[in-house]
Amino acid sequence: MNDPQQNEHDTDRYNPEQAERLVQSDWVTNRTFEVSENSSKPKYYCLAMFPYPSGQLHMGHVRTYTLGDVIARYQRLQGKNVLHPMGWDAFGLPAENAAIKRNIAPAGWTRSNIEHMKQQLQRLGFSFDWSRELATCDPDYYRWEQWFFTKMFKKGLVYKKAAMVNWDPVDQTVLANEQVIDGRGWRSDALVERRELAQWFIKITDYAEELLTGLDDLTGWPEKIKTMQRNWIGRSEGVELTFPLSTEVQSAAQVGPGLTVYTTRPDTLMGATYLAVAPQHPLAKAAAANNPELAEFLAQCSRVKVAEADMAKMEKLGMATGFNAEHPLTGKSVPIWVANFVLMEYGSGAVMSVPAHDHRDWEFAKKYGLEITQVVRPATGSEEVCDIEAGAYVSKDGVLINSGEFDGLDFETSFSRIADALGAKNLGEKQVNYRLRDWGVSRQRYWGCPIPIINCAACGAVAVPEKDLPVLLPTDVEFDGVGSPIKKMPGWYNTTCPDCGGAAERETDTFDTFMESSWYYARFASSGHSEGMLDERAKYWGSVDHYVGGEEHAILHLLYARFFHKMMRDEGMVESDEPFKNLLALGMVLKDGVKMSKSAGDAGDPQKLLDAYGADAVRMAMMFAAPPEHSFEWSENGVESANRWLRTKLWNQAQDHLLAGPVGKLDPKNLTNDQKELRRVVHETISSASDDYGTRIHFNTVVSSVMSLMNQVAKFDDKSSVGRCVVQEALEAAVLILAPITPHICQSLWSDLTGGDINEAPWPKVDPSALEKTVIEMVVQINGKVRAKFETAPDGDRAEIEAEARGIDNVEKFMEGKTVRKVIVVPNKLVNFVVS
RNA sequence: GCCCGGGUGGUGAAAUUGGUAGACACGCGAGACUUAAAAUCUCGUUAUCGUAAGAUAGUGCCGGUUCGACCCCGGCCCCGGGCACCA
Repeated sequence: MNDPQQNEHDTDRYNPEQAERLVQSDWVTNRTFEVSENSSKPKYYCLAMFPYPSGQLHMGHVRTYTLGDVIARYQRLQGKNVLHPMGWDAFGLPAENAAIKRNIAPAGWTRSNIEHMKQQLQRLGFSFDWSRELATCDPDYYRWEQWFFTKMFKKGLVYKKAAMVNWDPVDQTVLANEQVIDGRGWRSDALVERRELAQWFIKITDYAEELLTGLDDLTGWPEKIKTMQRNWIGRSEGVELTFPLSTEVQSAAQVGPGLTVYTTRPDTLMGATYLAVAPQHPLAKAAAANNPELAEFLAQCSRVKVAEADMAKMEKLGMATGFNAEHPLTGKSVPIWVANFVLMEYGSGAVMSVPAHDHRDWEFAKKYGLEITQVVRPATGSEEVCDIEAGAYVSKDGVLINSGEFDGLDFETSFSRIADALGAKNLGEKQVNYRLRDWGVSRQRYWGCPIPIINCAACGAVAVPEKDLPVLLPTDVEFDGVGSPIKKMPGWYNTTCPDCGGAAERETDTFDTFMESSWYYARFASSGHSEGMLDERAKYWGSVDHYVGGEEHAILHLLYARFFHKMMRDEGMVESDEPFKNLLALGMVLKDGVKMSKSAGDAGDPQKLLDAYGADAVRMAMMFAAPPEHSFEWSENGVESANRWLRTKLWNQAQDHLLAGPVGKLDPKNLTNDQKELRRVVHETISSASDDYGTRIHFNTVVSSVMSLMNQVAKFDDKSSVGRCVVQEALEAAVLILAPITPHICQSLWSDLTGGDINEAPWPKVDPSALEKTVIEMVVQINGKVRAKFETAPDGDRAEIEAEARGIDNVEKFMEGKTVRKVIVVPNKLVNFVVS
C-alpha cells in the first residue's frame, strides 16, 4: 500500500471520493442545475433518452448520460439557460419478469430500482435538474397520456381492429417477440401460435407524408437515421387495382366483388399469372373450410412468430385455394394461392404475382409449376441479359412485349397507360402507398398504462370522461406471471357506461410503452403542471435542442415521438413541427460482443469503478474511448489510467504551479519563442476543442488535445514570471476545456487557480494572433511517396520552395536520371515531384 | 431475407476539404529512483531489412479513378443495429 509520507504529492494526493462529494454537495446547496423560464439567456434544451429502471446502471447508460451531460455543461459555458432533465421510462415487461422471479409486485420493484439508479446517476455528477424528475408509472404522468388518447379517439385518429399476437397455448397468455425462442414460449416451452385479437391502433399513417417530408428539414439529424426512417415509411407510387371475383367465389368466401392489390409495377400487369393472399385472408379461410390439406397448411403458417425477420427467413411455401379471379384487363382466369410470406397486416393482405419480373414470384412459380409470362424485354442496345428460364428480369429499363396494345412502351409510359386502362374499367387507379403501418398500441400486459376505454354492450367503445381520469392501475396485485392480474379483477374492470349508465367493462389492455416515451420530453418542460398535459412552459423550451440516445432507437421511438409531437402541435399544445432539432445517435457499448442492456445483467455495472477511481475518471475514460457514433467494446482499463492522468498530469501540475505563488497579468506582446510556442498550443487547443464540442460532437479528441497540451506544459521549464503567466493561461484553458467531461476536479482547480466559480465562467476565447506560425514543415514527395521534410517560413514563394526541395540529398537521389513531368505544390503542406 | 451502418498497430483510436497513415492513450519492453516493491519519471514500441541514415510493404478482400486514396467509384467478405409486442 501507499505510504503517505513518501513523496511530496502523496500528502495532498487527489482523492476523488472526497473531492467529488464536496463539489456535488455544493451543487445541491446552490441548486446549480435547476432552471427557470425567467432568464435573459437563450434557452437550450439538452435531453438524453431516459432509462428503463432495470436495477442498475450499465456502461451504455454511463455513455449516454455522460455525453448528454457534456453537451449540457458545454452549453452552460456558452452562456445558455440549459434545461437538462431526467426521468424514468418505468412501465415495461422486465418488471413483470422480475415480479415472477422474485415474487414482488412490479410497482415496488420499479420504485426501488429507481431509487438505486438515481443514486448512481447522482454519484456520476450529472448536471440534471432533479426538481423535474418524473416516472411514467406515476398517475400524474400517465393520466395525461390517457387524456390525450381519449382526445385522439374523439378526433377519429384511433380505431380498433384485429391484429396478430404470439399466443402461448399452455400459459394462456400473449408473448412478446423476445419471449418466443425458436418458436416456443420462453417459460412453457410450448409451440407458440399466431392468434388474432382486437386491438387499438393510432393512425400514424395519416401523418406518413409529413413524417417523411419533415425529415428534409431536420438538418441536425444524422443522414443515416433519416435514411432509415425514409425507408421505414417507404413511400411508393403505384397502382391499386382489382381482380374481379365471380359471384360463386364471392358467396363461397363471403367477400366483396374483387380482390384488391397494390403494385409498384403496373407495367408488368399483363404478366400477372397468379395472385397470392395471406394465410389469414378471408379467401384462404374460406377455401380451407372444405379442404383439410389447406387447413393444415394454414395451421402450419400460424405456427410462426409475429416478426418480419422470422417470416422473411422461412422457406417460401404456398398452396392453391382452388379459387380464381379475373385478370382486370384480359379477363383471363388467374389462380389464387395462399402464400406464407404475404402479410395480412400490410396493405390488403393480397399481392399480384408476376414471376417473369420479380425474384420471389419467379422462385415461387418455379417451385409450384405456375405459368411464367415474360412481358418486358431489355431495350434495344441494352447490355442487360434477360433469360427468363434462368431467373426473373426485374429491370425497369426495358420495353413491354406480350402486352397487346402496350407493346413497345417503356416503364413510365406503360405505367400511366395501364393505370388509365384500369381506370376506364373502374378497376384501378394510381395511388401513393406507404410501407408504414398504423401504430398498434394495445398490450395484453399488466405493468403499463391502462387504456382509458369502457366497452359497453349498448354503446360500444366509449372513452373514459376527463373527470374520471386517471384510470388507475392497481398496484396491490397478486402476480402469478400467467396473464395480467387486472384481467382477473372484476372489481376493477366492472363499471358503468359513461354514456348510458348501463353495466360495462373497462379495457384491460395497457398501452405500448412507446406511448409514454413519445411525449416525456414535453412534459419535462411543463414539470409538475396539474391542470393539463402541457402548459406554456412547453412552448418556451420548444424543441429539444440536442437529443442524445442509442442508435437502436433510430426508427420506432424516434418516429413515434415525431408523430406524437405533430398530434400535440395540431392540438395547439406545442408550436414547433419537430420534437428534436439535433440528434446524437450513439453506437452501442458492447460487452463480449453483445450489446449492453438489461439482458447483460450487472456485467456492466459501473459502481466498483466509481468507488475505486471516482466519477471524473469513469466519465473521462468513457469519453476518451471512442467518438459517440462508434460502437465499441467496453474495457475497464481506461478508467484507472484516466484517474492516474487526472491526479498526476492535471492535479499535481496545477498544484505545483500554485505552490509557486500568484502570477501577474500576461502580456502577449513580449514573449520568448518557447513562450509563444506554448501559447500557440493553448489557443490551438481552445480552437479545436470548441469545434469538437460545438460542431463535431467528438469528445475523445477533446481529451487527447488537452492531454497533448498538458504534455507541453510539463516540458515547459520556464519559471520566470512571464513563463508562469503563460502556464497559468494554459492551466485555466485546460481546466475549462475539460470541465464538461470531468466537472468535479475542474471545479476545484478553477477555484484554486482563479478564486472563481466555474459555473459562472465563460468559455475561453481564441486569440488569433497566438495561432500564427513562424515556421512550418513542408513534405517533399516524389511520385506521391514522402522522401524528405524541411522547415520554412509559411506562405513561401512556390519557386523558392521547389528549389529548396530539389536541393535535399534524398530528393536529389530519387530524381537522378529522371525527368520531372509535373510539380504539385500544396501551400504550407507539400511539394510533389512527378518524375519518370 | 430486407433496410442502415462499420472494418486502420498487440488494444481503444487519430487523420475536420483527396495531400506526411497510426496523434493521444492502453499494453508491452528497457532504464532512473528504491534495500525491495508500489507509486512516479525518462526512453522505445506498425511489420520486414538495416548499427544508423534509410528502404520496402501496409488502413477487411479484389479492381478502378488520381500527381497523390483510410477518404471517391465498382464488385465481394466479415461484424454490428433495426425489422413494428425488449426498451
